[in-house]
Amino acid sequence: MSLENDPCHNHLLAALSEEERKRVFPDLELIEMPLGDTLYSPDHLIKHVYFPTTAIVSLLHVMESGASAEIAVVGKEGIVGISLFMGGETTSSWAVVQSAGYAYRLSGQRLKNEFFRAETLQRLLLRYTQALMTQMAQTAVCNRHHTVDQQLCRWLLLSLDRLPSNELTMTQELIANMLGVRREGVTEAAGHLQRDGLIRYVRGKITVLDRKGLEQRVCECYRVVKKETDRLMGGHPTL
Amino acid sequence: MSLENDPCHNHLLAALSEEERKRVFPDLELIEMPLGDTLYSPDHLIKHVYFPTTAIVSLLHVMESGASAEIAVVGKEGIVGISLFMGGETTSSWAVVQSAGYAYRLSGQRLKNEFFRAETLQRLLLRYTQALMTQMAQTAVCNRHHTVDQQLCRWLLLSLDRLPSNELTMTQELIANMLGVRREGVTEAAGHLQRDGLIRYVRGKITVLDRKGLEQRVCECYRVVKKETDRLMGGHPTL
DNA sequence: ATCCGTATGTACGGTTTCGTACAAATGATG
DNA sequence: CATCATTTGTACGAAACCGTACATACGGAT
Repeated sequence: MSLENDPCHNHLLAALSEEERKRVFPDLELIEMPLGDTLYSPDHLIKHVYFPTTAIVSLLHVMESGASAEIAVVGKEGIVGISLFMGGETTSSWAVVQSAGYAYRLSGQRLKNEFFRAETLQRLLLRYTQALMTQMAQTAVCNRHHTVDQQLCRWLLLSLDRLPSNELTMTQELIANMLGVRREGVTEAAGHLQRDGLIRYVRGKITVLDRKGLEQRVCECYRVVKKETDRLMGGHPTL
Repeated sequence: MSLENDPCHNHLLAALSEEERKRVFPDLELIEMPLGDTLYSPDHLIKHVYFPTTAIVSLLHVMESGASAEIAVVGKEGIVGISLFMGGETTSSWAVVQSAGYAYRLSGQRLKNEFFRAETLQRLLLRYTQALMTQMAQTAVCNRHHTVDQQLCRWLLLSLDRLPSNELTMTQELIANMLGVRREGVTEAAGHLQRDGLIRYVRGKITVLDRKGLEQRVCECYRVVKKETDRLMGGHPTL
């Protein structure tokens, strides 16, 4: 995976025009992203944006009590650091590497220069931002109305869509932090999925055995986000 | 209120440059917005954007089951229909008038033309969009971690910030739809607030008696959104 | 092979919210 | 004033989730 790295493994970079690639690609830096790395945190000025290829990044909010909740997830279909071109420069959320891997990094200034040329990149980034908003909105709805079992299915599928294999390195404790529930709640939900043969997990490794089964059990939230993302991000399959 | 209407009652319109106003204001239409009016719904092409002055609009998601949840609220500080300039043209949410009033309407094409001139309006709209994302993210977190009591406080304050008076026309049933909880849950929570002298309500009219009291009881979510909105929308107080 | 830190499993009472049912109060209408 | 639809109040068991405590299981290190 790390052997054959190519900016085009990120779907946004892959969709740029020839001229934009000529301008942008030379300035991209390949960055290794270890699990748990913090790309940015509230009130910290963002200096770079990240285009993940194999890594997955969680955007999460942490409350005064220490409780947390994931509000969106970004993988090879997206970009981390949208507040740079949106104009805020910082956000009230954290960006944390949820699954180790690689990303291409670009300086914030370079990105802004490209963005305000108003060519393909701008159109892509704005549409991607709308897709991200759909994900956040659906997360809010899911938090309100669905069970931990359903949310775990959703979370697994969202991760799976951004990974090359059907195996993810993730403890139940970490999943609990993402979903904003107790670790025991995840143990129980995961137990149900394992009992029914949909997944298998051993000490921080989860293997998805029956993706179709997960899709049957997941709440509508997953489908809504996927459908809208596909629509917004155009003909090319985004995930 | 309807006697002295002026586009500048909307904060985004008020913040435009002199030249932009000259171009845009002649094309604004003052629109009366009755309670419950639907401005757009999923998969319906959006033809106009709305700049509320006295009206308040809820962005809400409705699930297959019919259950709903508000994901953000837009008043005189914002604009309804951002998917127009974001590029999606439609959204997966509804925009419903939560509090009757007025808004200025602009054709989608006119807005897009202005947006892509990349002047003040673009900067404003992008930053506003980021503020909206903060609101959505915080709604997700609040749905996960806070009680109905706290969420009702948040909702009341968000509404209050967008209204001219301390009285809102709203049944508990409708609030329940917004918060995505049972009507009885709102009855109970509102009962607590009334018992403690923070509000008074009679059949669809809620009067806020003690705003400070609400602010003391509300969860951090309200403050986070307000602070971030103020930061993003610049020196001028946005609410 | 044993030890030890980490990860997962299980259990129990408490709280919040849900679903449902029905009663009471309000305000508009005739 | 009487009627009626709407809004609000109350009650009760069920379900989901929480907080806590503790047991078990795995896997790397000595």
